[in-house]
Amino acid sequence: MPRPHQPILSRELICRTALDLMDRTGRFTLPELAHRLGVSVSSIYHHVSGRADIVEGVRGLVMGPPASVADSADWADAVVRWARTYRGAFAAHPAAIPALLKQTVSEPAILAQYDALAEVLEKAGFAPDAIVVAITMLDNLCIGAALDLAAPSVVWAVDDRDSALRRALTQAGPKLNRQDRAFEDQLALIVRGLAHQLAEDASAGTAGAG
Amino acid sequence: MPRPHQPILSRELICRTALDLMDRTGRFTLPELAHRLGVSVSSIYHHVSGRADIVEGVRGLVMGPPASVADSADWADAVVRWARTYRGAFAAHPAAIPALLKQTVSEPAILAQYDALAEVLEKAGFAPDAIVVAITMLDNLCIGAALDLAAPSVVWAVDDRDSALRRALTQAGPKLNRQDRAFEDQLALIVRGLAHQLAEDASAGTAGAG
DNA sequence: ACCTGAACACCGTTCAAGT
DNA sequence: ACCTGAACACCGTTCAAGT
Repeated sequence: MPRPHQPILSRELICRTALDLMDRTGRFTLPELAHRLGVSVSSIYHHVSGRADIVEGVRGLVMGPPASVADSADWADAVVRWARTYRGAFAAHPAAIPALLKQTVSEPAILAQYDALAEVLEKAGFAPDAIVVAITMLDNLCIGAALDLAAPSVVWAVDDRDSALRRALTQAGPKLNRQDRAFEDQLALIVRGLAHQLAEDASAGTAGAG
Repeated sequence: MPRPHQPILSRELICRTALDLMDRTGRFTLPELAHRLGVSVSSIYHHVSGRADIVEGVRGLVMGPPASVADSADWADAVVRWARTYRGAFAAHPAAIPALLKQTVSEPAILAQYDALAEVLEKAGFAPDAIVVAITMLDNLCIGAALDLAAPSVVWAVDDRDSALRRALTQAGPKLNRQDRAFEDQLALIVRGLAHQLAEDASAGTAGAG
């Protein structure tokens, strides 16, 4: 049995393996992780402060490099790109979503993404209230859509009883991608609503100032 | 030590106590639950098939009596009431949300609520595709908003670094209820979008038929 | 029928011991 | 510095035993 002078483990390797495990099996435990790494469970604790720390590392891998939202042509484009990137990151690893959602974010890179979006909206002329509400809406949208990808509501599992929902499902176009369409439609509605509000605020601001 | 001939436990009592435990402490384990009921852990298994079954019972308590959506004046009213009821049920027990979300729904009463909504939309003249997408959007909205209530994104915890997000938060009106506003605004956008689509489908249908 | 204690197979974390 | 085995305090579930 070789005793390497080079360390076998690293935070990077541990988190990558954990993500891989979740992608394959939908879950991960430290014993499984250790087994997969060919190492004892306690070894892991030399590179990582515990399970929560691994999940945080996985979040960094999943959310990946920040969306470059600042260089968008206009704010609407930035909003759409931000939301698609956010949801797309989750969509690539649906099995990891539950673990990520039940734990508080501490990744600075991700907070920075929210900041970048806020900055775009600020520059576009949105009022502070509108910015806060808009980002909440977009956040909710992406998380709701991500959860739908992770574990679609049973409602969508067609069963045998007759019902309006079943009728709608069976009669829906065969090419309807329910999850993508709901996400894109809702995103479009939000953008339209924001544009409307911006125009309204601008005219109200002009009226108040003039 | 009295040995009652009347059973001490019941599924009802177990689930109620579990919900109460979650409301107070944010979690529940079988040992805690047994302790709170003044009973041994194994006793619980005489009334309930396991932990998942308890969570399902809690879901029934949280979602409570179905929203009477069928007797609404119009479809828009029904949609708004459905969504508010759904989110309101979660909002009353935010600590229970994580447990409910990570487990598949098997409560027939809740599936019936989705059905009722589908029926309202069907009668209003929405196409099957539109119904499926609309219910997905509303489901995502309520779950996203519920998660926001359960564990607001850290983004909203104002920290000390300067950022556009922090500026928006500190400059936002003091009476802004971020979570309620985002939910209501988004709901209004969805209803408006649906109304728009209904009008569009109707005119297209007329044109095609005539 | 209902409650119990003991046992089982897990889990995350710690820590003294090895090299 | 890094890896290990053993121990700890938990968890959900089962089951033979009591009344």
